[in-house]
Amino acid sequence: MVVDQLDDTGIDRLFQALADPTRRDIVRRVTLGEYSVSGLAALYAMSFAAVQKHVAVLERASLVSKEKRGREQIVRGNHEGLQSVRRLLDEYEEIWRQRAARIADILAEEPKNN
Amino acid sequence: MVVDQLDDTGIDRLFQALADPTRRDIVRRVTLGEYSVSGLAALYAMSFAAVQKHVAVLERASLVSKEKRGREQIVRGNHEGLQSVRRLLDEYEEIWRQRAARIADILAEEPKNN
DNA sequence: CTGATCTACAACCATTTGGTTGTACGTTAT
DNA sequence: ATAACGTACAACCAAATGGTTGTAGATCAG
Repeated sequence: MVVDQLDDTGIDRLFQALADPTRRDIVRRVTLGEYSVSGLAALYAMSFAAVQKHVAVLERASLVSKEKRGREQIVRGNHEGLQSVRRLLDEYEEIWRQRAARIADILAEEPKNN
Repeated sequence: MVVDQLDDTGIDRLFQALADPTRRDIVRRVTLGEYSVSGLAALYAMSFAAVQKHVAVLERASLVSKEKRGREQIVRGNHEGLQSVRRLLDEYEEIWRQRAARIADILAEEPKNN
């Protein structure tokens, strides 16, 4: 997924990926340390396959990346993905800023007919 | 929903709510101007009920609020909700910062036995 | 009063999601 | 070589999601 110039589908995937507590926890973990998929699976009360699916969702969303090492698959955090989400949120904050500015303009407007 | 002190369910709702392009568009619109539910519904190629559901999802996530005015229900953006998401993202960025600091520490560590 | 408008909500449907178990295959260790 | 480990993937299931239509209650306009 291209993380700059995000299309709707990419944005959907990013937010969707973060809308699950297990996946958010995985993101935290793999940001601070290295984990294999089975290393991650050991942390949660669910099957290996379930964790594997969560990692796949995060990977499609560009929030983590996998790298094969021997028979293991090492999962690492992908900072670009997170930055994309952050930039998106910044855009929404910017819209609020515009709104505040617009309201200020209206209040500062020269009263003409009253 | 309490927007400070967010529990997992609240966070889930926030990200889930933002994981749909129609809902993201609604958030933008109602931030800049006032819209009734049917006013919003007129903007999209889907039924009134569908838009009503989208607004309900955003409301549960604390991203918008409704206010009854006559027979209309006015939808407005709720800045607190957005700020919650932003704070969450900031936490993840902070984790990355910690990671970077930790790596820097390791590199700066006094070599003792080589 | 009557009709049009706005909203709410239930019932239904197809698809997606988050989980399971089972099977197969490459890699490591004994 | 064989067993154990790590992964991938298919098939299945229940619940949630995103949409529909239909019905009903308020409110506003003529």
